[in-house]
Amino acid sequence: MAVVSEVRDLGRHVGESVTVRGWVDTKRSHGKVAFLVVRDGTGIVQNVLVRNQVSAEDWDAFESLTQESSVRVTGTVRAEPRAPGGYEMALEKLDVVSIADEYPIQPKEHGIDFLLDHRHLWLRSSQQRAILRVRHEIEQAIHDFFYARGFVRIDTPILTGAIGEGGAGLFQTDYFGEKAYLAQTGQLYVEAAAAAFGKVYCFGPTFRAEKSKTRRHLTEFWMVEPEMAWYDSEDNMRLQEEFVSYLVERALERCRDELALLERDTTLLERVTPPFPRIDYSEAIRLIQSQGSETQWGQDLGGGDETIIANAYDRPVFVYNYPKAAKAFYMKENPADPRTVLCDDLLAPEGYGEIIGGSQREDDYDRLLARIREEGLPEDAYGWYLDLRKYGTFPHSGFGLGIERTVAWICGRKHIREASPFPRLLNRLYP
RNA sequence: UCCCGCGUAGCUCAGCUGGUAGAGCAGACGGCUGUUAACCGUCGGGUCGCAGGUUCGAGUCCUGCCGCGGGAGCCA
Repeated sequence: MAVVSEVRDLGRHVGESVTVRGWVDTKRSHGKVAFLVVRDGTGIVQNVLVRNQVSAEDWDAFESLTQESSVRVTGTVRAEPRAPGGYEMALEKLDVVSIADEYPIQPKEHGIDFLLDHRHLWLRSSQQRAILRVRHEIEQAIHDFFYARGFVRIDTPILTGAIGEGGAGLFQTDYFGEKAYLAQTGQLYVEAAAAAFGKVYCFGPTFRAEKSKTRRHLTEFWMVEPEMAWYDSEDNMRLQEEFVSYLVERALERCRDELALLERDTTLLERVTPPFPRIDYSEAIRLIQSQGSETQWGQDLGGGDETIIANAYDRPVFVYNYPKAAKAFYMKENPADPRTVLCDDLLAPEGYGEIIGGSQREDDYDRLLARIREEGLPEDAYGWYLDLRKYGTFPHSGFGLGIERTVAWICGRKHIREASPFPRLLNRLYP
């Protein structure tokens, strides 16, 4: 009885007869010799069938195979430089588990609409697998980073009341007759938890009901949001640059093959080391205006503005201390310039835009209440959040990093939809 | 929501100033002993997104609608 092996371990079985289970990637026949390439999720392996060396049943079974049919193949492993991966199997037994219907995705170019309609099958393609493996590695790296620094992970609610970053963009649902909303952020909850544990983070899906149609937006995306007691805005930015550098380093170390398959220029990623350049908002305005931007002091930066700034540097760049009016209500007023708040956006290179938004939080009860009223937010819903400023208020800061934007940047993909296994886009809820 | 572009075979596309539908891939069949998205030959495959209009005649021109893509706004 042949030993069962995964494709990635075949090098340890040279000379042995092994069984691999997987799906038909491609097949090629030459009359008396044929090649069957099987994919098992850990790699692909070429099986060689020579007509007068396999049974008639196995030869017929080979001929019946279609792309993506599921099979068990048994054969002797040998080193073969002509084979993908360096090893191939001399087929001894072909066990067909299921013949696949005509497979819609071919090894050729397809349109994005077609591919997204077939996302459940598109996941099997090599580039899509590479992107999702990078995502997996980055998610693991996030947990490792915070675990090593003593952060406690706090799982924040997805069903919430009328509370979030600000008025618009909430998905509404029914909660036993009461209006409920899908969470836009876990931040307000991790602020509460920071007073319990000091350093905490949440990691999970967030929802924005904005009808955005750009390469940087999804209606459902994942975010990691650390929150640190006693950190000021400076401490916050230092943590962010260490964090992002660590994520990039992990991808470079452990996803070499995936980044190569995606043809990512990794020299651009190797430069991502601390410290990151920092410019304050007013400098940023001067920079973009000198490059022809129409944006005036007081307005938030547009996508084109962000690209101008990012292109001026060879690694991610912080833009800090934006005008109050352009930012969320919970950000702390800058004592040195009350027109602005203590916050930062981290812009990724190569036009990938904002991957982090962070700030020191307003810890003064009266100023926070005034800001909630100015924004016209439902005061009742924020009662518990205001409580945090009544019972031992404390300086604290935090940030949110978008997973899909980060993965798209590290993988060098133009659109973030490929960084999500099943992306939720405007008008696209299936599959 | 606004601006721009696209919609032709299962897929990717071509189709000129309007004249009656094409290719490659995929599929079926046949050939081939080392392929790498193999190759060669044969065959089947169409409500040209939908509705209306102009015209002797519309895939082609016009209007509306639907779908998709790119961008803006908003943000991560």
